[in-house]
Amino acid sequence: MEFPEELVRGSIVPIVLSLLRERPMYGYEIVKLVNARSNGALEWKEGTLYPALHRLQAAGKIKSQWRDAPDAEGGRKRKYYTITPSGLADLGQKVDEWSNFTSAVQKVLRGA
Amino acid sequence: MEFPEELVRGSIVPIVLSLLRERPMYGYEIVKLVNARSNGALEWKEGTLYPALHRLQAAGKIKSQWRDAPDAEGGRKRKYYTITPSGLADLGQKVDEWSNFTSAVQKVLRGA
DNA sequence: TATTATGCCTCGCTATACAAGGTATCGCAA
DNA sequence: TTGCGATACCTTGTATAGCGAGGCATAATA
Repeated sequence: MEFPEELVRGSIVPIVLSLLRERPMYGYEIVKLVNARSNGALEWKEGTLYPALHRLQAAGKIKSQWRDAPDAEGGRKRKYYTITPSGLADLGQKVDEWSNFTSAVQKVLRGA
Repeated sequence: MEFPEELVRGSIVPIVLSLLRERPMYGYEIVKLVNARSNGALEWKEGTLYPALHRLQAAGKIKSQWRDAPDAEGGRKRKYYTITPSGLADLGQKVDEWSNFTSAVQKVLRGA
């Protein structure tokens, strides 16, 4: 589907925080999961996600921990991210913001 | 309401094209109209809109024409913009894109 | 005459998506 | 054991665009 960068911008942070609310995840997993859940509509790139994770961590919204992959899966060490209380608060705010924003745009687009 | 810049990004062009489909408008009018129609939720700035109009014109999506303000209103000359056929085609595509995008984001946010 | 609103514009700062490139580890097949 | 693909992480450079801040001109109004 390949959406233009201007659209993608605002969605990265809310989506990451929302996923991490479900359970801890590592970067590579997030990329694959987003692509899967959107049925390929959102094609996230590693070069986008990794810096975003670092920014969120620097801002105290998430924290990380290196862990081995479970024996059943194998593979190299993974950096698991979990959401912090501050990140949770942010998530709520950003989801509201997202819905307020899209509805404001709809209003103008529909000529209300 | 003051939405963050990352959210605003993707919405400028679709909104401008959509408004110009209704009728020709000038920049200052568009700023005020967007603010009004969104009930102040979208607070567009001139420093955002004017360059965007110039980019759209350079891309052939809109064209401009200087006209006097009608006697009833007064004021200085205005630069009216009208949408071109290419801009109309773009508009349709971008509105679809917008709705596809927001629905894809919703899917991930809701954990579908 | 001074102020306010209208109406246009540009410069500089900043943030960030993404392409491109790199490193390391593991499982598996030739 | 060597090679390869998948997994998993990272950084650098480029391009773009919102917006604060400033500026200019014109018209109505106080």
